[in-house]
Order: sequence, then structure tokens, then C-alpha cells
Amino acid sequence: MSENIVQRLRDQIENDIFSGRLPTGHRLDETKLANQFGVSRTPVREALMQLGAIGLIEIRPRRGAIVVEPAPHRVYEMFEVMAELEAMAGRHAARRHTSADCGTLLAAHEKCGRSLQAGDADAYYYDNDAFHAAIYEASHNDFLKEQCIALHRRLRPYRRLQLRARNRMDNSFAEHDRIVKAILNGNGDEAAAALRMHIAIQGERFSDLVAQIAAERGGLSG
Amino acid sequence: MSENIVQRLRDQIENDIFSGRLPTGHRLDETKLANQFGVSRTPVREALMQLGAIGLIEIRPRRGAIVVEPAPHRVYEMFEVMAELEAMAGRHAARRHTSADCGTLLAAHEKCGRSLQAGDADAYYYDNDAFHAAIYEASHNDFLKEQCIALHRRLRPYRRLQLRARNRMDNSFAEHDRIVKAILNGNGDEAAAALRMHIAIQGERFSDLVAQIAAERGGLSG
DNA sequence: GCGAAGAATCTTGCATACAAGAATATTGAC
DNA sequence: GTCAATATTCTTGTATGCAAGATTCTTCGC
Repeated sequence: MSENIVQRLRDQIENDIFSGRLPTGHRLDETKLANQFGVSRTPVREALMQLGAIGLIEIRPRRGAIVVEPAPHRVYEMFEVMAELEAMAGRHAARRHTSADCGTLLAAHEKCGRSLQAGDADAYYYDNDAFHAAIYEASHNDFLKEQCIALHRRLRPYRRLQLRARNRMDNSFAEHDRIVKAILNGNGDEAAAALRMHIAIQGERFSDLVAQIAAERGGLSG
Repeated sequence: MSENIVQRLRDQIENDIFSGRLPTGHRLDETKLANQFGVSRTPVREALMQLGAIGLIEIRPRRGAIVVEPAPHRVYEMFEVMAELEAMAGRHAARRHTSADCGTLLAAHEKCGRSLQAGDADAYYYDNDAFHAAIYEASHNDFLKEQCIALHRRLRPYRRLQLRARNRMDNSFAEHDRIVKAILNGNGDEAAAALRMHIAIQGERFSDLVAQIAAERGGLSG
């Protein structure tokens, strides 16, 4: 499939982490992974190194790699930064967008609307990605775009949890609407504010979720 | 020195790139680098991979790695993002700083002042790093801090060029002064604005520099 | 003389081997 | 019975070897 083994390994391990097959704290033994995938340790090491660079796993010298679930407060921090980056993208998009950008953005927005009406959370999830990608693109700052995509990807598993929440899809779409209007009107500050809130809400929802789980666990175990 | 060869190699190659010993477009031959450093190809590969993850070099499958000087407009984009991240750090620092943070920030600021009075641009350069690091720290968002440090590091060679410019050190210190006051007063918006401008100026100065060099080159070569 | 096809060479990608440090188990002392 | 020290095992870090793809050089055809 992939051109080289390293990328295939990286994607596979990444998926295994996101899907929970490789739980937090799990030790990633190079030899075992190599055997498991039927390759040698060399590409495994390189794949692990790449995952370490993203921050998905922690590589401790001479002590192997472990899966790190970022502490909840860290995920919250990441949402904070994401909110600011998205706000920046929105501000620039409002000022710099071309007519082609408008078309892409509107099309993505309408696609979200159709998925919402169909009640298809999975479809909405992907359409939402495209919607945000359109904003990054319209910001006409490629470096910003890359940073946004990387962080968006990193936060993927946490966002995915949220669309299941009651009314989240409706609210999300309403927020998108405000964002689109601001960008098309060239109102950078409004676009930034709308996007910042749109993302910040997710961070807060995540925090709520963590608190809820902690409470449940507390109730069960002590 | 370093614990492992890979880190040593990574730092060395990174320095060679920043210092210009390894110019843009230079092909990084694994075998040659291995011989040069007296190690095997394995750690060289891993070091190159890490540099590729940062974006300092480009790794093309089966075709080796080359040093990529980011195009000027891309550096400008990076300064734009840096400005926004610093502004965010400043806004949070203004709201969240502890008394210990204040002490560190003030100490760093005063150290900059002493280097300025001594007319020592090199010292100022390092003190400036510490000053900004103090702000990241005071933002109490570790993820943001790490992102800032990484980008700051990435932009290092371009910042270094600038302190040589006339009056830049004086102006920089004056801007620092405004930033410190805003943070200590708890004025988040003011701190953000001051920092955004502080960094944006550098991006613009970089653009000026590029334009100037381009003009000179144009005058020479046709 | 110029262009294209093929061969030779060179470089990367992966596998295997070996050495050194960390984790663990075992044994001895208290 | 518990703690500590040592020995053993296990894992990582680095070196080397081999195969496949890329580049370059040579040769042949036009």
C-alpha cells in the first residue's frame, strides 16, 4: 500500500493508539512490534521516532517508548492553542479570501448542512474537517495551514467523542454559519471570535467529559 | 557530551545548516556524513529523520535528503504565526502569572537592559531568548510553551540577522518594556497587542531584508 | 553531433549482528 | 521475612551487510 514500510508502520501504530488497541502507558517493544508486523527493528525504530516527534508516544533514552495519553489538562491546553490558531486562520481568511475560496467554503458548509439534516454524525465529522480545511486554505498562510492540520489531527480522537453529545451537531452547524458569514463579509475580528469560541467550546466540553468520568470513577473506586 | 550520538548529530547538522556551512539545496549523503562524524549510517539516518520532522531538511524517498531554505514568503508566514502564538502567550501570562513569574520576567528584562547598555548584541540575543521564555512560562500553558519554543528555535537564524540592524536593540528593549508593563498590570489585550507587534516587526524587517537582497541581486545579474 | 536505451555505479531502505545499559531475578545477610 | 547487592536477562543503541531503486555514464542508432 504505502511506498515504504516506515509510513505504513507509523500509520498503523497511530491508528492502534487512537482506536485504543494500544492503551495509555503501553510499552512499545521494538522487537515485538517488528515480529508482529513481520519486519526488522530498523523501520520500527524510525516509525516510533516519527510518532515521538508528533508527541503521540514518549521515547525515553535506553528505556523504550510508551504510549502517552496526554493528561486532560494538556489536551485542554491543546484546544486552547487550536482555538487561537483557528481564530488566526479565520481572521486572515476574512481579509484574504479569493472568490474560489468562498466557493470551497460555502460548498463545505452546505455539505455539513446536508449531513446534519440526514442526522449522519460520521459524515458530519468528515465534512467538518473539510470545512475547517477550507478556512485554513483561505487564510493564505501555508505554514499556518500545516500547523492547523497537524494539531487538528492530533486532537481528532477527542473531537470525535463530542459529536455524539446531544445537540452538538446542531450547535456546531450554527457556529459554522456565523463563521462563514463573518469571513464572507470580510469581518476578521468577528470571524476570529466565532472560531475561537467554536473551538473553545470543544475544549470545555472535553473538560466536562473528563470531570464526569473522574466523578464516576471516584464513585466506583473510592 | 550528549547522551547519544543521534542528538549530537542532529545538533551538529542543525548548526551547520544555520551557520551556512551546509547551504540550501545541499545533498546530505548518509554515508558521507557517517564517515565525517566517524559513526555508522544508522544514527545519521535517525538524526536526518528528526531534522526532517522539524522541516529543516526535506527527505525524499529513495532520493536522499537536502537542506531546504524555506522560501522567504514562508519565513514571513512563520513570523506571522509566531506573532500570534506570542500574543496568545502574553495574553495568558497577563491573566495567569504568579509572583514567581513576575520575578523571572523582570529579571530577564533587566538582564536585557544591561546587555543593551553594554552594547553587547550577542548577550542581548541570549537574554532576549530568556525574556520570551519567561513569558511562555507565565502563560501556564505548557503545550503553548513548547510550540513557541520550537518555532522560536526554527526562526533563530532569521532573528539573529536582525539585531545587527541599526537601533534594533534599542527598539526591541522599548517594546519589551511595554510588554512587561502590560503583563504585570494584568492587561491581556495590551500584552497581546504589544507582543504581536514586537514579532510582526521582525517579520517585516525580514521581508525588507529579502527585498533589499533581491534588488541588489537584480542589479547585479540583470 | 545529438538523443535514447542500457549498463554500471551509487545511495537509500531494510535486515541482521553485536555491545552496552536498564530491568529483573536470585541469593545472601541481617 | 525483608532489604540489598549482584548476576542474569532483556532491550535499546549502533554497526555492518545486502538488495532494490535512482542516478549517471557509456554506447549505439539516427
